[in-house]
Amino acid sequence: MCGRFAFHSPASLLVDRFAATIHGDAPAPRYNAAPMQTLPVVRFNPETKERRLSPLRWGLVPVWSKDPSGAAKMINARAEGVTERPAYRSAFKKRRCLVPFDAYYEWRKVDGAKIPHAIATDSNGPDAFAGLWEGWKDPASGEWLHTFTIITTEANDATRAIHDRMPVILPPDHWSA
DNA sequence: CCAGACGTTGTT
DNA sequence: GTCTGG
DNA sequence: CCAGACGTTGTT
DNA sequence: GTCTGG
Repeated sequence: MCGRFAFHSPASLLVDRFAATIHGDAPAPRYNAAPMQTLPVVRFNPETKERRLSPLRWGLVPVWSKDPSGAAKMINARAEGVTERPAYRSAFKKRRCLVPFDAYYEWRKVDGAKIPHAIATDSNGPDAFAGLWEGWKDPASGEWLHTFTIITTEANDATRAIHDRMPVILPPDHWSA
């Protein structure tokens, strides 16, 4: 799965590598990004053809939700069901995003103890998780809440020894899709 | 028809 | 909004 | 994912 | 032990 991660590359490197403009303040480095925190993601706006790095809250709230209380359960979306699940399928069609990271954490069980491991990118700079995003309008305030989730899949060779699930990592040639 | 869910992981 | 379970 | 709570009544 | 909040 993916419940914690880090990103600490300088903002200038994010801008170059993702060809994105920064919306709002430059993101601060994070070594322990956690669910329900507001974290930088890259989105493509088909109207303006612009790619932007914007702060969204981790934990997806579908637009039809009565309230945002289910967000913490929606931090990951299984790749196997992302086209079918009511909570994710419309975002999968129209609202994909990139979640920049430098490392992610998985916990390994050893005799009942949980040992955290960091799986880091190689030295080319930040990579990207495959994400989905949504907007939810608070009926009380009229404010829009923007949220995202990280897609997960079966672990690859680098991760399998630690854990059986991991975030989907998109290679750079998929960042424009 | 209406009411209620809509999610993932890990552990037994 | 849309599907599932009753 | 981890950390921390795990409760009710009445009043603003 | 299990749920909630971050």
